[in-house]
Amino acid sequence: MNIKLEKKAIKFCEDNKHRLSMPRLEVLRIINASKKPVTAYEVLAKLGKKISNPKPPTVYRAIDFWLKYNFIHRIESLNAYSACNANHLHSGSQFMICDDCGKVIESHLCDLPDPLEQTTKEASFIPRKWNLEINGVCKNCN
Amino acid sequence: MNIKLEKKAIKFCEDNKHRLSMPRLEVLRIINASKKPVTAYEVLAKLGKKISNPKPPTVYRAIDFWLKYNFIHRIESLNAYSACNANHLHSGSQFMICDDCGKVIESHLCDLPDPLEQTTKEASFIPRKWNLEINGVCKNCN
DNA sequence: TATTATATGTTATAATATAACACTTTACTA
DNA sequence: TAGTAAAGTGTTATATTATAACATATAATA
Repeated sequence: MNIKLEKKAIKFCEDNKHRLSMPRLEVLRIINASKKPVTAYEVLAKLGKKISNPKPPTVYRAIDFWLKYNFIHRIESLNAYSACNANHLHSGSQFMICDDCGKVIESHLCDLPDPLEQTTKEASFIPRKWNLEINGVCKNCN
Repeated sequence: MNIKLEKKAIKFCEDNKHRLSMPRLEVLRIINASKKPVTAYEVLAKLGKKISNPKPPTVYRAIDFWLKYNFIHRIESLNAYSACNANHLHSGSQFMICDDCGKVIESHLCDLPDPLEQTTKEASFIPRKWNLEINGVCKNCN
């Protein structure tokens, strides 16, 4: 899935002088390779096949790194992570989560839709980022 | 905060033949009394002042009960719970979370805003419920 | 090459949540 | 109204998710 993400990551690290260490690279690969969001401990288990006896902090550090730079997203309601397939940075995410098969489809709006924007304005609230998780049933499952 | 919620809860339990037990009542009171979302273990600590030596399952059961019937909501990104101040049942929630002071403002749309509705249609995804969490800075903090 | 910043390895533990089973209370019914 | 089923609680133990703290390693740069 999305082989380009790794190239993008390599370039990103070079350009920004971040180190593309083994844990970082392998964690990104694992998340990117999964069709469904994966939990940190699932990543840990898979990482164990690539590097020797990794510990939770190793995984969480790599996850935090990729989260920070928007290469992956966290699905809050699942405590799980999935690769971002957008080509642009976005401060908001939306996920459609199938309650049947567990598949998660990401879509991206660049801005908060108007009725929501409106709500924040009424409350004088300044949005920085947002996350929308929609549960339901996907195409294949209904 | 919102003293009516307890009355509503009493009526709801009577009408639907659910038992309004001590743990349930006190847990709802604790969450309802808090200005900010509270974690399960914060509820547990407070519950300890009302009933003798409660354990996590006691709290989680009560929380699950009120969640199920929409008396409270879970703020996913905080692992915390807050009372619902809507007068109607709603399948979608929105929260504005102040990163400065931690305050959470709930608003409610009854329907998914159009651009989002559109997205689900394109994916042939049937939404059942949704949760939007917006991080930013509130009125008092900016 | 010495220094600094960035990142990792490792141990331990914190924070969040649930499984399992015995017991109690309430509601229903025969 | 006793018997039974359903709903709910008490308790112990443990699973799952996440981070603190500190020593060590690596890379960049002065």
